[in-house]
Amino acid sequence: MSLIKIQERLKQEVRRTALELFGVELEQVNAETPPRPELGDLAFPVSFELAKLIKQASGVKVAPRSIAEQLKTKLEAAAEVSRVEVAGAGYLNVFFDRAKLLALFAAEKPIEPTEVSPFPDRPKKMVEHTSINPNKAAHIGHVRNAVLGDTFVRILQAAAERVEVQNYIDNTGVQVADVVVGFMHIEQMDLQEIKALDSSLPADRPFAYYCWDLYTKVGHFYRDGNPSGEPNAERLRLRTEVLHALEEGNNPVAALADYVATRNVECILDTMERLEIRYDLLARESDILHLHFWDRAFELMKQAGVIRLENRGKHAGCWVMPFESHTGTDEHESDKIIVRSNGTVTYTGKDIAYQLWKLGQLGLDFNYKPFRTYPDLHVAWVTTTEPNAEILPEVPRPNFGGGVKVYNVIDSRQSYPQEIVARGVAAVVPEVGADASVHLSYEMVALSPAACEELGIELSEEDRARPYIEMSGRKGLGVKADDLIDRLEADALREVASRHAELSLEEQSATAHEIAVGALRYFLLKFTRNSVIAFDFKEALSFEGETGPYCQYAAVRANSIFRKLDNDAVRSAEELIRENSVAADGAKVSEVLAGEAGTEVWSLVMLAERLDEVIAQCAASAEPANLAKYTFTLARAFNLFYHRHRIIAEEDQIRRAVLMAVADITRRRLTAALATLGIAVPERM
RNA sequence: GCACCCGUAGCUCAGUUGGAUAGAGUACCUGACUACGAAUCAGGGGGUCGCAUGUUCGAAUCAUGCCGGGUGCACCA
Repeated sequence: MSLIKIQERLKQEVRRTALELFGVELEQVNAETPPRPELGDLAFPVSFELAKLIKQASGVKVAPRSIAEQLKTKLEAAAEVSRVEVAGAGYLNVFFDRAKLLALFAAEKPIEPTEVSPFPDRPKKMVEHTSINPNKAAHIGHVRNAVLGDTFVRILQAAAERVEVQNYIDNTGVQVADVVVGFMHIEQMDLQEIKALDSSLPADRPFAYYCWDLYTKVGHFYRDGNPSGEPNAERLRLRTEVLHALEEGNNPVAALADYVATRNVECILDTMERLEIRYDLLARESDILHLHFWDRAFELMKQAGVIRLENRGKHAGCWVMPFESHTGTDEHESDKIIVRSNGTVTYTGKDIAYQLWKLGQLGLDFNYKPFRTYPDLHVAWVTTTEPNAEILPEVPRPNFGGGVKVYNVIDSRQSYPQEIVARGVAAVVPEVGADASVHLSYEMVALSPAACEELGIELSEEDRARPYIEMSGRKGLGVKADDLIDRLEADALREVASRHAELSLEEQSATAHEIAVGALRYFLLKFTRNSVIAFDFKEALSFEGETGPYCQYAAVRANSIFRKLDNDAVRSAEELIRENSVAADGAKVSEVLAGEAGTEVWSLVMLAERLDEVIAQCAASAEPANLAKYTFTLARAFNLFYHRHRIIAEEDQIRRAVLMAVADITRRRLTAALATLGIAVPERM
């Protein structure tokens, strides 16, 4: 029996009683945690609402307090409740039977996560994240996207949902084309030479780093070396030529681009693997193109009357999607162009086709082949045009696509095109609707002026006065993910080495890695999605205060208590708690948990047991920051508990057993919360 | 011009969807290690929740209007 179930039962009891005593049907009953633990374990502010509803129904004015008094006796009858108090203007404060619940919670063992499709019968939710243009290394802004997406996936899984993780690979777009222009026309390299260069690069300066620098050179190349100058039309035409070659496929330029894009994808996946971020499917834009997904979507949209061909005005010859809610002005049209007058499709059009496929509404499918096998044998697949590719490997292939709900992790600047995609899909298949497409939007990661200075970037007077400076892949302005992880690992290693000289370098490095991941993931998750992160090295590299390592440290401390206790002591303490909950002398446990000191201990149990509720809320609101904040609060509460109570040295057997049960419940919940954030608990730190 | 987001302690941010005395981290000051590991803990100062009006038992939270900042509104992706 979990806390969430007990709450649910009490809510039902309140509803039933309200109907029985006052003839009022409550739609939902809110339960909240009282501001201070002395006020109880659970509070219902329901009497205020009832007073209002009774007055509306019968015209009779009833004081909230008297309503609360009547509900009180009913709630007190519940087995888990020891007493109920009416407080303030009419709050119902519930106090649980602590000894009974402690035994209940202590007996709950964590569910082992299963690797293969944990919930095969559930409708599938799709999460697309990362989706970095495969023309350069990942920077910290890309990592925010990936960490948010990955953590949301973990939250859905923790909430017993079935999830498919996709990473969209835009291998035929402008950004890839630009790097191809760089290789062909600046470096004057052919495919063989690029391959030779690639294999000659050192591990700490991989191919994606080379492309990062080359990409910025291309920007200068287009403007003849003058960043503020006019673009050179002739050189821009090189980009257009490459783009056309990519769209057609089956030519040397496309082969070169495919190599460049694929190698960048590999580098990006290597980076993400460092942060425990993995994928089920890499969906490539070239395959959407060559398997004619768009042609089918175009037909569907025409049939549904979603788009129309303009024959006059400045959009003559274009297929557009009307957008009534936006009124047009001279500069800004109200209609969104889906097919250009030259017959090519815009990004939004392609995205609608892809979205329809994700929801199983396109009637076409990709072909697939394995791309990468992770150490745990999980396989990331990639789409392909080759029809027989999927029968080649012996690995059983999952069925991709066909989700009931699609979450797209994309930054907030794209909320307008995302809205169009959702509406387009809803117009083609009204029974699916716009609610099936969720734009999981988040604000960008920018650089603090101090961070720019540290990177050696010159700032204008104007920029220096701004709170933050936007990163730009085009200008090469940003913090590369691998560089930051390297620094975090180096810092952590120094600390670990000074604390645990007895460990081998291998063990020290492994621990430092887990700490680095904890620091970075927590740093990116502690901000809510719609808050801009002004990246600051000092903050990001900190291991103290509200950080991942702080949370990890609390769990490590908890584990170290149990490492020092022998198994028999643990087992007999568990026995003691269990027996006390049923035997008449359960009073002893209650005694330990009573009074001011007992309430302080008990409040930690209540906080730990709220994890399920927090996970459910995060899944519903798609806001991982809530879980991060909760995890920190739990770690902080445990550190306080740890400081105040000496468990091993405790001489009173009952008291010791209670403290052990509380510590055990907390460490299990804390470990589970951290795992859901993608943060491991090191052996020592 | 239109749409969306933001404004809370010196700084960086939370605030359980309208609930009880608005909270953390950081910075600053002071104290606690012969240790279940101090990457920790305790105490202190620090607030007109941008401004105004309204809605009601009750507003940082909802509505309207201002002020200030950001983003988007391409035959780019």
